Amino acid sequence: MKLVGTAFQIKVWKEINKIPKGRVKTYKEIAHLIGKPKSYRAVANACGKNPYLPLIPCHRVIRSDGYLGGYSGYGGIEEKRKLLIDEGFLDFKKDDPKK
DNA sequence: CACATGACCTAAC
DNA sequence: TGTTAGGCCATGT
Repeated sequence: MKLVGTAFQIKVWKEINKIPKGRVKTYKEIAHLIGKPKSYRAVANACGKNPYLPLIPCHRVIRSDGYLGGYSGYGGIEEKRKLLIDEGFLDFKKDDPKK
């Protein structure tokens, strides 16, 4: 496959693509993996600008607080939540990490 | 080139 | 414990 975009986005998307099923990673973790721990903001941006939505599991990327954050897909954040639940990561239908 | 935006994070209040 | 304010980075206009 051929990813088209900035070098930064390519790194981010590749890292996200490495995330196994049933596992999630935080934006900060991704930023740290690409060597720019301070670029978590840009990482989230790259995910939002990600044109390979069905190709890259960007729905497996959540916030460090435990909240899902958001989703640029069709169903929006709800679809993301649904996907995570389907993968067995979330057992509850709310975005409450304490629960 | 300067300003504005966003699926964020941390520290304070 | 919940909310607010400031900071940080890559992109787009």
